[in-house]
Amino acid sequence: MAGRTLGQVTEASLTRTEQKERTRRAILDASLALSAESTLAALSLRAVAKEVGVVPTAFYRHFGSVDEVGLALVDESFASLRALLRELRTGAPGYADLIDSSIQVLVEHVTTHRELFRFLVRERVAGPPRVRAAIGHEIALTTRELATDLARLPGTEGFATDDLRLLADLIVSFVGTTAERLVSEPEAAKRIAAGARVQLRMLMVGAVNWRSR
Amino acid sequence: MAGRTLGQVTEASLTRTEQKERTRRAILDASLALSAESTLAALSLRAVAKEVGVVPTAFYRHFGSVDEVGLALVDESFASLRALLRELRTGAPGYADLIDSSIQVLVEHVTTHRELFRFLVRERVAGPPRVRAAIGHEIALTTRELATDLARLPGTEGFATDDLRLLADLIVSFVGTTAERLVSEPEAAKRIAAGARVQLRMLMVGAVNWRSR
DNA sequence: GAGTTGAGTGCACAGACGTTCACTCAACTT
DNA sequence: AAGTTGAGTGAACGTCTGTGCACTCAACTC
Repeated sequence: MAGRTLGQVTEASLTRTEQKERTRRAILDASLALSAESTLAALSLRAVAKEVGVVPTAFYRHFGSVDEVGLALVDESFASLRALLRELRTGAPGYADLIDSSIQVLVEHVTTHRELFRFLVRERVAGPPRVRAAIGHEIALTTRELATDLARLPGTEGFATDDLRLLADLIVSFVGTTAERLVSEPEAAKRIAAGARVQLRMLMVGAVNWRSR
Repeated sequence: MAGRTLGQVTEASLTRTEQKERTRRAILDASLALSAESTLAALSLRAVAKEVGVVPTAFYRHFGSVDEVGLALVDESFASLRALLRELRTGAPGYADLIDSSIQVLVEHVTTHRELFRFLVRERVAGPPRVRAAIGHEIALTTRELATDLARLPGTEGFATDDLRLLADLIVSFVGTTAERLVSEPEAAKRIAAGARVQLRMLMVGAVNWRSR
């Protein structure tokens, strides 16, 4: 009630933790947006602060360095990615159109979280060591999960566990490449999706004919 | 003959153009080495100059900006890559062990040009726009070349040109992913190569069974 | 041998950078 | 009502950045 002095620029009279969380979010969003101009490594703390509308030193109340912002963004990205996988797993295990629906879900997710995916694709290979490691670790986990999923699918009976891991790895890599493409030319999403459907089919044909040749 | 005063630090009495080329090389090498610490975008002209052992302004005698160094490095990288492809094409077109020899040639090239490949892998997604575009263009060219190569291979008779392009694309992506891995953990080259051989085989099994299903 | 050229120098600049520190003052606790 | 807490402030620091400009002096041309 004593509020309304608009001492803080963002709205009036918020609880302390609400306001803190709001600034934290603003830092994450600003970092995501600004790093798209080049790289997280080339992103300056001061530029983030300016974008957020806060003095540079205020940054330290939320993160110890730009790298830490990167790690937080990785967590957010993979929360979104796990949601994608859950959606795919629970989605009706229809016959062969699992491929089509998988690609469709992928396209949708990349489209709605374009900035996060762009961030992941970029920082996976170009990020600061800790960020790179975090992304690599999450991808490794996802690959393992996919391998156990694949084991439950018909057509993989004759697979040794090693080969199952390699197949999962191949699929994850392919999905990564496709996401990469969707991110870099969003206007071509239709064409990319069409190509990806064919390619994933080629790949799966190889998989089911693998042990049986 | 009037030389030997060692006016320039690097050796004595070189022709003007020799000396210039030598400095240019040093700039390229230093940029490649230093950019590995993070990114080309985060590389400073002054750091390069210091590494080369030259005053910052001397840089401008050779390149207009760090981006231009990047473009020159892209040219060099793809010169090396085309050499790889030529080696593969002329290499005895043995039956199925074309896969094994391809992977072997890939491993060798990535190993001997690790820094260049690391640069390509990184800047392809994280580089300055012009550098990214240059790399993307070269990869597109390579994919087209591979598609025409594939057309000459037995087993691709029933392929529509579209599908041939998609297959080539799939293979190029796979090779890229493999190169990426070789670059990031060189000590695991043996394991990576073994996995890649199996994966490429899976992929090709899918290809030959593609139209015939 | 005299004159031109151009790679590399050295200084100077204005601006951006990360980090420090003592501070304010509104939201909280008691 | 009085006291504590902590997100955000603002000035200051030393260092690094890209770039401009006038320069040297060895390799070149004629």
